[in-house]
Amino acid sequence: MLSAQNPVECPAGFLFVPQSRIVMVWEPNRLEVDRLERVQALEARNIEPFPARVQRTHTAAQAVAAYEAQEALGEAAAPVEVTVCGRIRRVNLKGKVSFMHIEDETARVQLFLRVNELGDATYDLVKDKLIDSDDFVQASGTMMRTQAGEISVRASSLTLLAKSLSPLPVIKRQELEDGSVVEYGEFTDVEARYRQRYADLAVNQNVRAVFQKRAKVMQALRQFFDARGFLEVETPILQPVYGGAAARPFITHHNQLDQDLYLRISFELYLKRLLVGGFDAVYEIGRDFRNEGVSFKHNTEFTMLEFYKAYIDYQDVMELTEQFVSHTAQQVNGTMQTTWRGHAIDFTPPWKRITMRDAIREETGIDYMDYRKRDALETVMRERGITVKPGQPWGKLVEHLLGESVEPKLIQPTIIMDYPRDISPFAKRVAYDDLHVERFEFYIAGMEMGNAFTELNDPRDQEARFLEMATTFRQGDDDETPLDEDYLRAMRYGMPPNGGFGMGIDRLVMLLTDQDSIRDVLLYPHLRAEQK
RNA sequence: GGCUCCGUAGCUCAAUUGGCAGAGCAGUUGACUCUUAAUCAAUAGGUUGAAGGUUCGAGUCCUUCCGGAGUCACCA
Repeated sequence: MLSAQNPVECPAGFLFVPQSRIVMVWEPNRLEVDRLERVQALEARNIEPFPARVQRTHTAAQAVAAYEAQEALGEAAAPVEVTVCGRIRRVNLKGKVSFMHIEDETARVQLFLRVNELGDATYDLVKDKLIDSDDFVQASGTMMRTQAGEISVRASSLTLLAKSLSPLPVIKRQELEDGSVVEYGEFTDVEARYRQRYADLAVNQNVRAVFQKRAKVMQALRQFFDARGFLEVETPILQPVYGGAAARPFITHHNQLDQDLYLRISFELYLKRLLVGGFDAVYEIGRDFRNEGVSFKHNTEFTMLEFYKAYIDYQDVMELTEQFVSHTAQQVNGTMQTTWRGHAIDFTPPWKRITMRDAIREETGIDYMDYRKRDALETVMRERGITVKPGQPWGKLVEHLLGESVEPKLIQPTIIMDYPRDISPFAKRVAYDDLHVERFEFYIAGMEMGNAFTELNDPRDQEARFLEMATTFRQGDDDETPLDEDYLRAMRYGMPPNGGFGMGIDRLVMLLTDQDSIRDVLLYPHLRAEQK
């Protein structure tokens, strides 16, 4: 409610409150004007359009199930009395008898409205459309089947619960004999759907299903890690020093403390400090923020899963990864197979494992170990027609080579292991040379899904890596990794050997729900400000 | 950020070579006591994303801006 002083009503329907940020710009269209007039008509009949109290006894699904149970018992069973609530999704006025479909989260159920049973006063509300499509209502009555066979509530009372002032897009549904549903009318404009997700959800059942499935993914993940003794923790989103990934951060400011802070780009360094503190296994599911471009697989903020476990290495993490991903698929979809963008994908372990060197060699014929200086590698890459940004370190070139030539072909789950050291400041060196570390990433459907290491726990080497990063990347580079003095202090107390892992959950949800874009698995994807 | 495409009624879409902005659904009025994409009759609805320009005439051509999508760059 507006409480500011001296609001000004402008001619076009604008409301502007001087010295404030309150500007209401709603200009009702003619459909909305109709509904506003009906609110007044309701109030003229002393009917509250937004009452506070509700008496629901059954969800729509429970009401239908109760009637089916009654039918199964035969004639002897007592009639089923219900009070159901929901949004009106279809109205069919037929003179002195009418039908409505109301919908709650569980189901749709039909209301059978007859003037004899409802009474003139209530029936007139329906007939005059004072109770109309998109409104929330409560109906009480006995469950029945119509002559056409549809289970319905024979309403003896009907109460408005909340008036809808703006009509939703109309989508008509036809249930075919085989049980499938055909929809007529659409709400498909992607910008409108993202900006007004509430309307999208209200009319597009399949969109609701995506987010119900997303919640199941979260449940399955927590179930998996909880059952294996991992402690779920929460670490700071606002951080004085960011780190743990190669990404550009958002910067914000604490006024009272006069302190610049970064929104986290990963949880890594805070989680590993907890292993120093004595927790053997921790995980966190939360939001990361990266100040970078967006695409079908990148959103400005996204949901990350990271876990760290003491006394295991990256080989063990590979196994855990195969297990929790396949477990999640099984829990959510009841199968380890899925289809994404027409690709049949099978999460069943074990997955293909191959070193980065072998993967690149198999695909391109290039053995990058023949080119251990960055200039030499850059030259051979350019000869193959791969565009290379100048000034990249050797490891970046290797990674780029993988991304260009191998990554798009990794449709089935594949683990690529042993990454270049100079782009992996938190992973332990391999035993066999000084150019690689015990790190793997796994790929599905041509997308990078997750990243894991045998975590570096030698504070002397960690310090050297921070310094290496500082010389490899110029300050201000996107990949700059700031030295975290407190993290080194923690590590000096002693950190158990451990394996760690991180992945963007949104991409897994994309795969499991067959959605083409990350925006379709985020309720509120990041968009530019809407301008008026 | 570069390039390409898109923006028309509440929703989904038309509009010939630059020549009167249209349809379905929704809406409004009326009829109908078992409908279900209900049906029947009548009817209303537009600053074509915004601002400029070319032209006798612009939804259509040009410029700039806003927003979205795709793609590249960047990036997990």
